[in-house]
Amino acid sequence: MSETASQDQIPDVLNDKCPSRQVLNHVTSRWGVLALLVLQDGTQRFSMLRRRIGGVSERMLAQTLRVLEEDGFILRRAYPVVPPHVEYELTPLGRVVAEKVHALALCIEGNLDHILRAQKPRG
Amino acid sequence: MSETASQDQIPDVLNDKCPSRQVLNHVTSRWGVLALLVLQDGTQRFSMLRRRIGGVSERMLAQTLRVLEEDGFILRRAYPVVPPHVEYELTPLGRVVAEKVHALALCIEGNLDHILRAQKPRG
DNA sequence: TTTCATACTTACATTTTTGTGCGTACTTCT
DNA sequence: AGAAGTACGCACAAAAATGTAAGTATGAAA
Repeated sequence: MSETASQDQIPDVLNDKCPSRQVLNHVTSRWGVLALLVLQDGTQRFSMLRRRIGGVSERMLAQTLRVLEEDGFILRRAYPVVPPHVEYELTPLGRVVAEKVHALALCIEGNLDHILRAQKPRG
Repeated sequence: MSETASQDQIPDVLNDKCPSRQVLNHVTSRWGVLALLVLQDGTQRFSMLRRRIGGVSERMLAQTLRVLEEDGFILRRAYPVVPPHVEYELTPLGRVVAEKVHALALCIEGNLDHILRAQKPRG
């Protein structure tokens, strides 16, 4: 039944064949991290997200939100009104990963001066 | 003394001018996350890291380790012996961020089947 | 009436990332 | 003797990420 099998039974991000690797890349992507962070403050519209995430382009934000939605971290609610109205919010699962990401961000922000002080010049 | 100042006093990853943003990108980079994870198991040599991180090229691993070292998360110890011998390990600060990254990875691995099951098809 | 805002998409251009070999200096394994 | 392992740096090329500008349908504000 399962000769030499059991390759992808236990998720392992270190294995580049494991799908968890891609999901990890999605949440740790340049804009993915930030999108999850701002969504912790609750439901928000596209333009609001864009304003709060310094430096994102519309294209990248849209794309990022889409993959995060496909992974089930974000819920997208579109109202069929004439000037578009779309709301984004975290799913329960999205909330737990957002918390982890948040912890990481806080950790870095909190140690920033320590990091900057210890930063080595060039190679 | 400090008229309209106070722009970069409080680290904020949402601000693309804030240096914390770059540091965050370093640790959440494609290979940075994984390097921190495997280094949690203790001091390791370059080739060992390469073997454990599925899919990294020598070039990328070297580059990743360098930036993480510059940020003060990794300590590099090179022995001037004839066949090169270099060891990498986490600094105290590196250990705390590695823990956060680890928590995130575990969270994703643990919910992987839930994620895969809920994944939306195409757009 | 001209402009702005909304939430994107698409085409095109540029930038960044990543990969692929090659070279090194010397030892050990075959 | 020839091959492999070590820890990379370097040059070149291909691939992926990201940015820019323009377009959409319509209501509201100037």
